[in-house]
Amino acid sequence: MKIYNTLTAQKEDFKPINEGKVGVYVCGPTVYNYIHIGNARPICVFDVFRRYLEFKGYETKFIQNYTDVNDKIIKQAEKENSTPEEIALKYINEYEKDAKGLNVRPADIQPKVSLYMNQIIDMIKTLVEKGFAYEVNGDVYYRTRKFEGYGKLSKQSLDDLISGARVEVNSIKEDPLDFALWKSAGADEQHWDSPWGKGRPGWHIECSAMAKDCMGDTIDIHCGGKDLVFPHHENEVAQSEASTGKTFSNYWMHNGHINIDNKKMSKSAGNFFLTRDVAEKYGYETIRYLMIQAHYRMPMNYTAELLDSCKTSLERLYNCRETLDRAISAAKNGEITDSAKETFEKRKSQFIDSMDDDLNTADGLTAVFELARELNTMSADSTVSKEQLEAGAVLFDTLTGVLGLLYNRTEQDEIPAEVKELVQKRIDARKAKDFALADTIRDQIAALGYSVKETRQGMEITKTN
RNA sequence: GGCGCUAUAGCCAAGUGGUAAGGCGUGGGUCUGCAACACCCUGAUCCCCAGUUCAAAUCUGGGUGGCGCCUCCA
Repeated sequence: MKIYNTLTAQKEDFKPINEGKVGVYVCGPTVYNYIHIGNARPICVFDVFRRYLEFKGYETKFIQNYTDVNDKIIKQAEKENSTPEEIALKYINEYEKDAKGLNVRPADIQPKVSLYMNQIIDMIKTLVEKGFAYEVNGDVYYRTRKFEGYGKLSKQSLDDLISGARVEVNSIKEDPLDFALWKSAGADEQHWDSPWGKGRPGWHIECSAMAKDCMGDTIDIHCGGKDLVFPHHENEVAQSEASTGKTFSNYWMHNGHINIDNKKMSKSAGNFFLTRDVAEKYGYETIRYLMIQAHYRMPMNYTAELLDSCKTSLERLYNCRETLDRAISAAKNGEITDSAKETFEKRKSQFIDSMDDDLNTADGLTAVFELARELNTMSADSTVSKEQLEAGAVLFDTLTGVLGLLYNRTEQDEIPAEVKELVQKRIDARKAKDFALADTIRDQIAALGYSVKETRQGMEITKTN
């Protein structure tokens, strides 16, 4: 599999540290608010990545942290008249609801900054001892000039960074580019004890400390949004590599942004849509589909029209799968034709080729849609055997499963008895050619939140969102 | 100013030098009591200009437009 590595700025063959195993660290949310759909992108995309790695036979270890100690959380606590701890808990909880709605599997380990203070402090101590950090008035700063590779991830030299930097006000730092590892805090604020007095960890050290604790000195792949490349990930590299003397992460994957009116969506800019609000209108799965229909590194402009088309596309896949189920129950036993075997094999390898190419989900979907068309044709052909349809269904489920789609199929036993009765009445009415009554019943069913379609194999009932 | 990304049909979006996948939408048809689903047909001189090549959406150079990072941010 090829992965575009931000560090080398090219696609590279992926080689894990340990044969057959992959460790991935994804920067998780700072929990001070509900997530917006820009936040949802990496969550969905890297979940697909995880599923695909497992499909390829890798044993995966996924780490996604919660940043539950942060100035924004403290601010939000004031706003909600609460405590930072309660705010963090609340939004972790809300995050998990959204993630579940998006069919994102929880990471294997979800470390919280608040529980990693010892490791954070230890790493800062190491950096101070090695001369990569210094203390000033209870703050500790990282000495960027001391770390030779500084800028290697974001491809910027220190001097370039300085020329673009904003003017520093009352700097107590040795260099404008030095960044905080520890910041002193008053006794009345949220704080932890440290060798440098009461305070809180800086913005970047937490990920270095948690990644090391969960994964060891070197991790296979580190993921996150493009905007984290600088300074967050650059600083993580500096901290981790200076303290351990080893490569921090072999591969770096960064997803592109979601724009509104071609401008980056962000909480601070205020031009964002909350995931749950979009989900209420289009369904969570449509959001997941949205993330998959483009390559993860490309920027994406969010529009209502786009969401509409995603929802319709997704329905096409659902229709295919449901038609297939009915065809299977109506089909006779028999052989799988050679041409069908070939078709399935072709679509499978087409899918794999796409996904192997830096997780090209947009191209991977092509294989799924072409398979869908072929399966639709098979479903409509009464000479096609049950075995063949079942083989097609297995493949279809495998591919859509890797993408994490079609997780909301209507189970027949979920359908209320009331609806089932109405459906039977409609069937009777149609038999009696009482179409006016049949249509009335269809409206009644719709009012209950279900839709019925006549098909070759019988009546199909689905839940409307 | 520095670093980087990007430009493909009405919209979304792949594309590894050999004359443009897929989805949505549009229009037409088949099926159907109607509708829906499905199936078939329907659409692109690939931002511009040069160059390399037998051959360029794809490589090179130069433009133009859009975006991001350089400050917390997925």
